[in-house]
Amino acid sequence: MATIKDIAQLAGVSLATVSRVINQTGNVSPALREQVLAAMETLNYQPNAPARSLRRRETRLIGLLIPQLNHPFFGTLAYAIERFLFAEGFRILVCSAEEDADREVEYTQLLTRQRVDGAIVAPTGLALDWAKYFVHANIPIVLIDRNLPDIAASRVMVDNWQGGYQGAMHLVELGHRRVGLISVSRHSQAIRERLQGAMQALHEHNVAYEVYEPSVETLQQYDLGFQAALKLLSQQPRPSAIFALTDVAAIGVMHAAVSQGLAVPSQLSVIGFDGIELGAYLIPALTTVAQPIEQLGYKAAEVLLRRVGRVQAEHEHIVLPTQLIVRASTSMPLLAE
Amino acid sequence: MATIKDIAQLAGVSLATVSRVINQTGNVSPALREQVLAAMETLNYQPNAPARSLRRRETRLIGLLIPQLNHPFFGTLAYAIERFLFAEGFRILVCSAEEDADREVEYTQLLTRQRVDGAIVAPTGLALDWAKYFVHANIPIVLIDRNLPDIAASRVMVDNWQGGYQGAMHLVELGHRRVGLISVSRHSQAIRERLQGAMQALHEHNVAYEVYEPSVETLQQYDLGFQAALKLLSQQPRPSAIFALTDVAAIGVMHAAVSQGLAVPSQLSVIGFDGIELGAYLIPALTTVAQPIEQLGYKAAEVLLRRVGRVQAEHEHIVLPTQLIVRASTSMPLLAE
DNA sequence: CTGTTAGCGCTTTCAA
DNA sequence: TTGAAAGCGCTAACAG
Repeated sequence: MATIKDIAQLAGVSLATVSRVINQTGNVSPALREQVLAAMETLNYQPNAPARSLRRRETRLIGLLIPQLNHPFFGTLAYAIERFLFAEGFRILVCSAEEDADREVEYTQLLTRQRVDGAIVAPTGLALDWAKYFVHANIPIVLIDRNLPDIAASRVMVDNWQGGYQGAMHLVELGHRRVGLISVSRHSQAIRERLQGAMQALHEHNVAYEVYEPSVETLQQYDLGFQAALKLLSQQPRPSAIFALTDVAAIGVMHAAVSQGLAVPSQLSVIGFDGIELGAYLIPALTTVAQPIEQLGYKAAEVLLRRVGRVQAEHEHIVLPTQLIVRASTSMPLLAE
Repeated sequence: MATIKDIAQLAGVSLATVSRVINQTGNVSPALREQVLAAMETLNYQPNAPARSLRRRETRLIGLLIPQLNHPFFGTLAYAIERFLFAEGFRILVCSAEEDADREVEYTQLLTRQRVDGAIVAPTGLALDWAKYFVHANIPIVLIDRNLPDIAASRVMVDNWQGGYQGAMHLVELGHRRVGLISVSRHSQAIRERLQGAMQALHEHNVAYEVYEPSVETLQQYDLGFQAALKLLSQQPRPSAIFALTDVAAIGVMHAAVSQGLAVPSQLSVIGFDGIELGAYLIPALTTVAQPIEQLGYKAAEVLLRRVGRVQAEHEHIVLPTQLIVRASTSMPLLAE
């Protein structure tokens, strides 16, 4: 591939001049500029990014560390972040850590070696080993969807407690008196807050509830929702509504209901959390407490860029509201007690 | 951040020696090796990837150019590719070109500037402008899910014609005599082949069919499926089954059926194509012609790596079979004609 | 306005 | 087995 040197030779100018026209820095006479541009054209020149990064001490690369690219929530998030950053001239390096602490560390090292200008991270929340690498490399990070108080970083998240409260209140207002709650993780701070909010709402209105919590952590939220629902529905009397703390788990619940011959929503109301696109596609469409996923992504990217290159900007802590989206999977309970 | 020079100083050796222990190349006496390792430890050393790339003329970065990260098919594909390449010591740079030819070109330039060692590309199929950048930069590419005969590259794809045939045969065997076919693109080679295969099967068995093709290209396959189904269902006599050439479009069809008061599958059978995870989550679960998405990803990554670094290896052309997955959305037609 | 030059951090001959 | 030194492609002083 052609280098700046080839261009200089062909255009009959110095390296510096070529560099100036490429970067539009300094003044170059129109005549020389034209020559250089022409040379670049004929040689099909593309600047060498690694060389530039080495010299400028910036890569215009941003790391994105998430559990899985595959997941509807994180996929949408990644897409939003990528679009925003691309427009700003940054590229993203995607890392799916699969909630595995070892992979998190490996990926973090990778990103620091790559000298990314910043990183957006949605970590497991368990081990915090990875964080020190970023700190040591002085790479700014923003945490998304996770609140880890021990880490000095900007944060962008949703008001999970409020969302939990909101979702539960929807069921209360519909008249449900017996509700099942499905947590998907004991470790996730976000999930715990949702659960707290939901329990608070139910408690305030004297609604009976049962909580299902997984004994081991898993990425298989669908299966988890399915199993949890089976368990909750075997109780006597059985709940007339189930609030699953992620949409994917809620979908598992709906299938469990079908497998038990229960119609949704007439015999069992189901509500989820996240607002993934897929929820709207279900039949019946899923009622959910929606996170503004794209906005989370944009905000995170925006907040991060504000810190990139700055010596020591303030950490920002942004909390976005959730929104209750009532669709077809919830209704009044069949029988009033 | 610490550099190799700092390590050398602290360990009291030369730069070359440090480099040798980092890369495990050449022989270093155990004593010195220990000193170096210790120095690296205390300084928290992480090699500078851009510098290394500059020198070695390889980046261990692979570009992935897809329509959208968000889409269930491409998200799963990207995830599979990322996992495979990570294990092989490569990182991926994700680019969602949104089926926009200009963005494809922009992203391609970006990837060549980044000096990626290779790229996996699922292009729109319309404009081929982007390809020349890779060619000129001598960057090996593998085309996934698209067969562009004009481009010299390896290819990994599914037998789309066969898949179309297979899906249509399923409907034929169930006894349907009047079928709607929904294409989602006039330009995509893959979609056209599916359509041909399906038409062939129906033709061979004297089944009447009507084809819906979009007048303009769109990414909104759900909406497209919905509208197309409305159109097809307004015919007299109406089809007893609809074969949508992507799963997302098929989901739109199911919703259209519901909106018309038609039960799936008793009054309308619906079959899709792709085998996205979400199809299994629907109620009723979607019958589909599944692509082995993860395998496509692994194969593509594998084929690409086989070409990375090689001067002029053969282009490979891999075709994987589709698999009919019969679920709940198809059944025999209600009334025999 | 233009050119010369010194590195950025690393790998890799080539000598010792 | 070890070290000195050149150079990957580019940018940014510094001179002129």
